[in-house]
Amino acid sequence: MKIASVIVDVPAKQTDKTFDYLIPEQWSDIIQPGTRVVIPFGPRNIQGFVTEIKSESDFNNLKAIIEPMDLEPVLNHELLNLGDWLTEHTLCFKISAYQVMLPAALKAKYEKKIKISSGAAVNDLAPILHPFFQKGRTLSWDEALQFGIVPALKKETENGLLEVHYEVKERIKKKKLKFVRPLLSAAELTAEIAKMTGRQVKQKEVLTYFVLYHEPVELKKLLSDLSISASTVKSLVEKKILIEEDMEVYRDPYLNRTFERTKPLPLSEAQKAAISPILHSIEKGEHEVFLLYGVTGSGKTEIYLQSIQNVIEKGQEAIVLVPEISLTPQMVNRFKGRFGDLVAVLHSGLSAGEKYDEWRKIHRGEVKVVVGARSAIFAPFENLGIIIIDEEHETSYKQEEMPRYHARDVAIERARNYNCSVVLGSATPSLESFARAQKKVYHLLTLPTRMNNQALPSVEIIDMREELREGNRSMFSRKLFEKLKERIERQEQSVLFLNKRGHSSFVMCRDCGYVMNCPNCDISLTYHRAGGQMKCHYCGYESLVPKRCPECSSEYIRYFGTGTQKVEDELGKILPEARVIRMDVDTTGRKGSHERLLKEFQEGKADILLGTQMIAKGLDFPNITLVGVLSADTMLHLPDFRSSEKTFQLLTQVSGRAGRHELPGEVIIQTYSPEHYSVELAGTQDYDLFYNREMMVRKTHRYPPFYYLSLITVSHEELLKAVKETEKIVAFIRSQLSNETVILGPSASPIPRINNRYRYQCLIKYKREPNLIRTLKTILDQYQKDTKSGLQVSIDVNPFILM
DNA sequence: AGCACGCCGACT
DNA sequence: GTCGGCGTGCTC
Repeated sequence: MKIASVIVDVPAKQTDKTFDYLIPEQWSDIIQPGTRVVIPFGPRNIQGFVTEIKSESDFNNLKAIIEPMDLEPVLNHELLNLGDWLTEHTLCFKISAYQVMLPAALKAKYEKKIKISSGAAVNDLAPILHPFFQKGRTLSWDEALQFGIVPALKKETENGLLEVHYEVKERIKKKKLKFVRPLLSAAELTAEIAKMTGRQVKQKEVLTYFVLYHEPVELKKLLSDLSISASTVKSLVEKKILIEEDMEVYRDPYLNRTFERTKPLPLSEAQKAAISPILHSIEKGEHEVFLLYGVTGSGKTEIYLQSIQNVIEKGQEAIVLVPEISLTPQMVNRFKGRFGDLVAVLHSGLSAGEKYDEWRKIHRGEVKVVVGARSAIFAPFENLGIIIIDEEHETSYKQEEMPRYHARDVAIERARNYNCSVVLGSATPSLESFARAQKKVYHLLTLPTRMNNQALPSVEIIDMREELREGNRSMFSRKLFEKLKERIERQEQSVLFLNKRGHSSFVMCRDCGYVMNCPNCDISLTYHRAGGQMKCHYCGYESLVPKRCPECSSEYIRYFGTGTQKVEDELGKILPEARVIRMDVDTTGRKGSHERLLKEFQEGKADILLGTQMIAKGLDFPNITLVGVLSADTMLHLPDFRSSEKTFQLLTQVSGRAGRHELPGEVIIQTYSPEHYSVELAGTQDYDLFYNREMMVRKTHRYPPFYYLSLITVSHEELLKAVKETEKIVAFIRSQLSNETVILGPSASPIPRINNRYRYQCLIKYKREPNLIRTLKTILDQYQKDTKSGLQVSIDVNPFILM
């Protein structure tokens, strides 16, 4: 009998290896590497992934696989190997690596149930258990706990009257619809019609229908189209003329939408020059990484589309990654418009079932292109021809939970496996990518000008300290106010952008400035409008907003939204005639409201669009001629070495929203630190200069791209333990790594306490450290093995945020 | 992660 | 003497 190596669904150090199982003869054709299986593991049944089929095992008494969960493997050979790569590079468990590659719907659900043994009767049981097992009922373990009857159950289990069953269930069912199709040929149907009596009018009608359309039809549709009842169909089914069948259908989120088909647009000279090396590498089937550096509005998307066109014509597939927030209908339209049904879309707005169905389209090879957010990088294609990452610099490509992967790294790894190219596109490339392009590791392609040579908007930086000195205490500079007024008179549109740290709101006392903090974590609570509650994002603590400030008893305690509410109020005072649409977490909470608000703005139902980060992306409306950034520097002073880079990218991004069409655009940036180079250079839209300046800073402070980083976070309930243990780790790492490597710590984490656990960290900066992964693994092994110390150690290789 | 096995304190 | 606390170690 064949043997399968299985990775079991238990994310723990001790089980992070394969377990061997016998493959029952009846499943031997189906069970292959990549198939999910149900296996007995200890006393229970759980899910596992087959990684290998072999004929021998080092173990003697192998158990057998209970059953496969798939008819086709869900992971192909390449993805199984990619799992190994992920495990190695992010130091995660194998099972976590496989799970992250699949839609959540494929994660198993476990149920523990108590059933009466065959041959035993309800009356044999202890009397208190009688009500729970009447009429063959089963009892779930949760219910057993609730009713406090576990000891009684245990006793009867030992007596052999009850049995414990461990069930592994699918999370989502495939959606099925009833279809009807003819069993006979058209000619035979005609003969049947002739045989029928005059009374069988409806049946004749149905058969006539099938003579004309000899195809399966959804039962519901047939009934309503011919306005007949189910009994008519039923009698034809009984006569074996028709047959009813269940057919799998997809939950298609874009089902009732039509996409205007587009044709490839003629390319500008610059675009031609940029696309030609990409097409060349597609043709040759070479692995290369391109950095497509093109200012906003320079036509990057058309380059993506035409590259993909070539890939499809070659019979290959394409993955396009887009940041979640810019995965707007506008973006989807462009791809669906060009490639129609060959496109699958994966983003967080879809339900688990919809995501699963989109995934299945890819898995079955029914689509050739997937457009999606970060996790779409794992799309189960078998013949990838290109991977495109738009807005390559976006931080959302880094996953902040285990496995902490960066989609860019995964993309390059997958592309290497398929010998295909990666295109990284950005108007403000990450320093890492641009540095690699400079070093010729990546192939740099530039689109220096906007389409049709549209001028970049003129940007003016306003020093808000100056405004204050001259007596203007409002949040609008006089200049911005003037310009806004002007736009309203000219019936043009403006976008106001509030650059707030974080996307959330907090609760603050307006008298003493006291901010409501989580009692368990050193972080402010987030205000949720629903129920007027404050919640902690890290530990889940909840409480109502107090009526009075706990510090000074003032009643002026109120929530500070993203600040947009306040801006809207003030706008109402100074420009009462302006129609404003506000977009923030509060107004876009519900599904689809994001889209709706943008549509209203596009239709000219408002003069001003006011919002946070989320409006910085993808907005491309012809009538926007003014962009105002209310506070450019709120992000600048965060304790993060990337804060300058982020500020520059964001300001440049927002500025690009203005004047993308015929009307020229203007940008006003208000700031308290106009002399800071990231603000100043965003003003002149000078990426190259910014790059040089920032590279010098990174070099002196030994940050990426000059050094790689790894971050170890240690947490414990006692502050002292956390510090001490971090100290130990620091010492150990020092002893293992080279002298050129910088090891910082122990230092308190930027969030020093989460869920009553103190957090200390150690930051490693290194250039070349072949021993690093091994050293980090040793540390993890140590702490994952012993769970009693109460210490938790987590490691982020190449962290994005140092938290 | 679960779960069983096992070795010590407070109860019928 | 037994029930049950959770410490320890295993799951092919």
